[in-house]
Amino acid sequence: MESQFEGEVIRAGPLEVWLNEDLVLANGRPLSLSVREQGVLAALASRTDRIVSRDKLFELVWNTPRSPHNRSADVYVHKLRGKLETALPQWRFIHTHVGFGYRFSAESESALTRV
Amino acid sequence: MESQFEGEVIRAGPLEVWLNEDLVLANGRPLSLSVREQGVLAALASRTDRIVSRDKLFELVWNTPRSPHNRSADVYVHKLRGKLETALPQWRFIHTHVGFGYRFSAESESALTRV
DNA sequence: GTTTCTGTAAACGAGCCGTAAACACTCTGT
DNA sequence: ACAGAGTGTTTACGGCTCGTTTACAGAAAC
Repeated sequence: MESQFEGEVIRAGPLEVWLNEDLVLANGRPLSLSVREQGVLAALASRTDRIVSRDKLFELVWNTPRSPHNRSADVYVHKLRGKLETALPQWRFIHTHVGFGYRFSAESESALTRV
Repeated sequence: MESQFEGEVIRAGPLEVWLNEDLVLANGRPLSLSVREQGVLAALASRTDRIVSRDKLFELVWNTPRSPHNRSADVYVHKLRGKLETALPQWRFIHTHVGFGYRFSAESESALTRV
């Protein structure tokens, strides 16, 4: 099953998410993501700057309602953060909104923007 | 201006894949590939930097749908890797994306480009 | 403080993938 | 025809990755 949006690419700083190629590039280099990692990243990135609840995120990736105490999405957010941190140490992409969910936004952490 | 089909040559590092000549050159020297090996390499190389699923790869080379547990494409990827490794030890061309398929990209393995 | 939420690590199966090997088939040369 | 080499295909085994669940500690909310 293919996306209806052929060739759609989400660019966020040095990150490119190719939605229908199952490919993610960091500074032009492909990231090695698993199926689930790719799914979670695509779900969040395709809703850039919006808060996605756990329930919504789970439905988008697993295509089934999230059961009450399922933490799988959190686990994959954690795995993704690790790989993105390794590839792009000066950037943060997945932000937590306590009580609400996660938000995808590319934010750099250069010394110039530090307090 | 290059045609998309006739006489197309794909260059990837020190490798040249002549799509309609059934010829592959490594540092200018011809590689000795079988018909199937050539087919798999051409299918992957003509989609450089994109992930090709097993199903798609099989259809491109065998011109018939892949049956559920057919691993032939994997076997030829393995054979190709062997010959490419012998000819160009410092390069990697065929990359595995677990759960997705294979991707053709020339990547050198010098100490300077280590991840 | 207490309670709820989130980060993180670990463990367990299940399934994927690399690899070798066996087998049949087609050539080629003798 | 025969033997041998090269090729295409299938299959099996084992290692390793991945998906999922669970537990616990730390952080945040109240």
